[in-house]
Amino acid sequence: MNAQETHSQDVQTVIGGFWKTIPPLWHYTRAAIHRTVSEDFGITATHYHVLRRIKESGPKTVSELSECMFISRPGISRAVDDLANEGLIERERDAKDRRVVYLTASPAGEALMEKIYAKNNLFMQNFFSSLSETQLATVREAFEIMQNRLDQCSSAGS
Amino acid sequence: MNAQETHSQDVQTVIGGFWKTIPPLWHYTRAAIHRTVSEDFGITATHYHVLRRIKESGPKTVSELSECMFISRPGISRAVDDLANEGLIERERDAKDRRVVYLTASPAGEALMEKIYAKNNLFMQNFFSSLSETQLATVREAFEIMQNRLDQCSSAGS
DNA sequence: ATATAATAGTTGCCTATGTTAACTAATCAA
DNA sequence: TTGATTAGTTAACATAGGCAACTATTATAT
Repeated sequence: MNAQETHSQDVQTVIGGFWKTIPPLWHYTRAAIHRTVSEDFGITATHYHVLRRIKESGPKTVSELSECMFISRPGISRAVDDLANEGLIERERDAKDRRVVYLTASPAGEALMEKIYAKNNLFMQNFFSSLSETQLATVREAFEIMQNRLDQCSSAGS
Repeated sequence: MNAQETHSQDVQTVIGGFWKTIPPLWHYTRAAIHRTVSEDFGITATHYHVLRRIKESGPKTVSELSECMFISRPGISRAVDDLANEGLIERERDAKDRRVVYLTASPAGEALMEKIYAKNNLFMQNFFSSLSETQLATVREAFEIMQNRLDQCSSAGS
């Protein structure tokens, strides 16, 4: 088997692993967030994601969020609207390009995130903390690799 | 910093990576399946997942699927019912425990999966094939680690 | 300069997806 | 035999998220 065949073989293996891992992992964690976040804080999992993004990477627009989260603009727009109505984020129009609206977490939003962190991290910690140092390193690297690949996809629009 | 602190630090890093990677990755790939599968083959992404599981790991029950996919039994039950109505899977009652129903892919289901593979793999290949051998190995290992962790979760019922 | 196209965001409408609670049927345990 | 469990289904409901169509603003082309 030459190098190219090996590579293509490995790609197939990874794809198989993807299907067995990612969807269940997603459903598993999503259900957990839903319980934690929805019951105790009255916002949905999507709201949580959006708020998290905004809090972590500073002022964002609906379009930017849509791109990096791979959720349609209307989907983000709605979530953002709800969050703004709850007073968890603030909107501010760009002075130069008045189509653009920048989103930042309000003090209330920041505070809420802290509280959710505290609760939700327990669950995530429970999942990851049984892994060894080596395993954690592998997982962390894999996340970085896939993140970079995703960034390419969103910037390429494909 | 002692070993325990390091470990707990690394867990936090991985959790951060998780949020930045998994939800977008999920939405990205899910949208792609949805386009591919729904448009051309008339089944939904959930149907595809269920059918895929059944085809890959042999006869399954609704409960088993529910456990390993982390989707509620009613959710699976519906998808299974649709697939059976489409003639894509076959149901067979256990002779000894007549509550249990085993699910297998029908010839039509197998054939459909082959077709979907061919189309959908193009998309997944496009995503993963730009990675180097080393990166693929890392991702594959990470998938295995998380899969094992998930298996513990489903068997523990937590 | 003005008509046309593109972009940011929003809204209406629709389907997919999944959840909990309540139910049937079969089996197990006391 | 009676009560508790388990497999699967059904019903009712929530909501997430997509596409298409709209407004407002900016960019481009003629």
